[in-house]
Amino acid sequence: MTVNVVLPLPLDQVFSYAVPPALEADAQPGCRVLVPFRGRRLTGVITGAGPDPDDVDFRMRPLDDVLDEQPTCPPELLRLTHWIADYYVCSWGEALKAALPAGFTVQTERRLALGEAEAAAWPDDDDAQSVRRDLAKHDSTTLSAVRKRLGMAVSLQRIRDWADADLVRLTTTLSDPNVSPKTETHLQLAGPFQSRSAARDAAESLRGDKQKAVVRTLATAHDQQRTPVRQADLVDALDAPYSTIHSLVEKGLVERTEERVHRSPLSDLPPPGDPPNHTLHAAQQDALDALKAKIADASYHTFLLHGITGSGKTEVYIAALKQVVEAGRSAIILVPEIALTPQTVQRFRAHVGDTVAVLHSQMSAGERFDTWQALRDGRKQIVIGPRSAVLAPLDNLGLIVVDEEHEASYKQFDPAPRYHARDVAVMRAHMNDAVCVLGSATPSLESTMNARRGKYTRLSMPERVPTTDGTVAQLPEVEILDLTKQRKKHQLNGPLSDPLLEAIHTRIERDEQVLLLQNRRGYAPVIECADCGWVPHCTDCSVSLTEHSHGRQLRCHYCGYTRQTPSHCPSCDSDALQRIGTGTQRVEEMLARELPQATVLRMDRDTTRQKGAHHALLSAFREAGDILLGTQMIAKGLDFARVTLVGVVDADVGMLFPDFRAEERTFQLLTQVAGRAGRADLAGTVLLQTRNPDHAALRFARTHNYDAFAKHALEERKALRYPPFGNVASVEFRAPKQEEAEHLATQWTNRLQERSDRIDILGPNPAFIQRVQRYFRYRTILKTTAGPRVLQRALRHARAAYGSPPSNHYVSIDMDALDLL
DNA sequence: AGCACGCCGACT
DNA sequence: GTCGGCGTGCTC
Repeated sequence: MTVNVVLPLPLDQVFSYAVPPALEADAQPGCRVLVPFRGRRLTGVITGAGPDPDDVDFRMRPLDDVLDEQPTCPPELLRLTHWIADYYVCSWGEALKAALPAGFTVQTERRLALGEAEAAAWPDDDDAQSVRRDLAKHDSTTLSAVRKRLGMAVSLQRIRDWADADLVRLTTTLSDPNVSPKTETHLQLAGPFQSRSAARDAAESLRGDKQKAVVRTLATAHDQQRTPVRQADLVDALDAPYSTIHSLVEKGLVERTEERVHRSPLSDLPPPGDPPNHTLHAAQQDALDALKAKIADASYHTFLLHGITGSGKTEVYIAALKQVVEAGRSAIILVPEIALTPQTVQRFRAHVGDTVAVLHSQMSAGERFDTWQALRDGRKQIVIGPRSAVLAPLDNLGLIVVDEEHEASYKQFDPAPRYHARDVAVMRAHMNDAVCVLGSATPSLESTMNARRGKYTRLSMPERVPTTDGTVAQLPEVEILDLTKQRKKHQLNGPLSDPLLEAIHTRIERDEQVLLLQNRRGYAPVIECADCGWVPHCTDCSVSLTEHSHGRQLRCHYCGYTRQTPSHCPSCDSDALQRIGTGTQRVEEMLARELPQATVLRMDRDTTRQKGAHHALLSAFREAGDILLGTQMIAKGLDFARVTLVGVVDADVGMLFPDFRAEERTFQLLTQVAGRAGRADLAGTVLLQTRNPDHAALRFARTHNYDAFAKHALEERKALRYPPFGNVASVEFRAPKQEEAEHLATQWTNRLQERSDRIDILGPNPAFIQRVQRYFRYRTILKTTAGPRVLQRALRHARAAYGSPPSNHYVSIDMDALDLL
């Protein structure tokens, strides 16, 4: 018997191994196996039966071990990841790695320690001496750790020689997975002592007070809950030393058991309250009926739920979810990373209870491991999470919801697979005869087009949910403030014009709240010497530095490099360093100056870095804030009844980016942020400051007219044959030297040309930002109207024909790239 | 990816 | 001459 095995390598193939007879019963598809692979051992996953050893022209080796009794990876995930590998042009191993939680791999690890020989026996070159000193400091370390600490490439060959001479000890071990099931010790009275009288007698017979107390506590617990008690809790409560418990166990009075605990971020949350009982309005009910019909059929269908901001899309998801759960099927709810708050989770839990699990990157490895297993074993049937949750191991899938489907965060960048979770969701629903719901107030042009072509069914909710007095909340008025005119009228002394300041002031006086969007963090994006034009640049990236903390710190937004803001120009010694442009901090400063009585909360990546900070800021705003100022993270999903004014400090940020999606993104951002105003009884207003009042994104956002915007934007896309009227892929080349990067890009692109039938190949060109973290970047763009297959074929050919690039040189393929910069 | 094998410069 | 650097190519 032989099996095919997929390995966690960037290789387009599976490897075949012979199964020793003793392991044949265990070697099922989906099981992890330990296999020999070119001098090391790797963990792979069995994908199926392998070829007859007589039919192949290589020597098949036997696998070492089967690591699971039950298959770790459900067969469905094998199929799904295979599709991902195929579509996004990555290896199956890479796709599978994205689907399995960390900690499922065992790998060989070389450990180094000083050998028996004396220090004097070492060669006296610098490298050898550095290694000797390092090993003296770190007993038993790994080769890669040594290399990292010393910042040099000690060759394995040299190490082997030293090992032969007893200078070092070199051992090869299997590294444990860094995550494993967690257990807790529980205590209960041993069987004969469980009756009340036996327990009392036992307690009397003991001499130690602590021992008596332990027995009494366990007896009470047994009487009341019939459950064991956590040892840690007991020790804590009675302040008893472990030795007390130990001696009771020795005497046979108390039994210890190890209980598996399932780590979950939800265990910190209070139990969800009762579900709010809302009746759906007509459009919601219509949408729900359409979903329910397909859910009842158990057949594949994708819906595009186009509901304006505040139209109550979440209630529709929840009602559909309930039906799926009642039918005994499972579901995935995808939300953009930023929207995954405890409130979101609680809202779902209130309706469907403890069947909900959460899976996201901020969870500890242990929590992810346990949650993953709970889902795979069917102990939870619903998962809420960002992008990666689309790969959750759920069986019998009935529904996948992709909320805010237009969000760019659904596309993974690094590392491979560079998949789009929305598109994977549609494919996965298809594979499972499930229903997929894509929801948004501003659908991506791709989804709108798919709806027009009949691939998806569009459901529309064009009105907001009724307010408390039963009237329908209106979308806010949007007013455009032309900054070029404001300047002429001398109404502009900083980032906020007089009319905007005044509007903010009025709202605060009425005890209403204000949202201010400035989609740029820091103080000023650029500083420049007024006398000689000097601009500070990052040492490792080809970008100018952004000033954070006015007068103190300059920071690179690409690599994190920081330095002090100089007080004088280092080039001409002038002290006239001027700040160009505006970040959130600068707006904050102006608000403090102009409206000192207002409580301003700033929310951007800098103030939300810490775990929980996001939530804390929003609570503070809800309780006692006047103004919430922030980057795009304040534009989405927030629902504050008292927000009656939304101000956009600079609507032009990002609008003029040389990218074909810039206009769509700007429209979406403006429409979304506008949707935060006037969501309840109080009417809302939006003020947009701009220097380009005629820009299409603004014109259509002003009237909340998605359909008109889509019509306009689709015409442009069609003319240029951009998605959704064609497919694009981008290939990025990176190398430490400019010439190397250019050479790599040229050679690789040449291979691409060999299969360029019906493909426009643009480039290679230097990337928009030519250097990032010391690497030079080049880029080639592929464009076609002949479908994705054509691009994939060309890319796969080029990769195979070029082979693996030299070390330190990288090629990354991005199928359906969102931006082509 | 990561490791082996194989081909060229600087030291005995 | 050899040691050890690094550049191709293969891994069931």
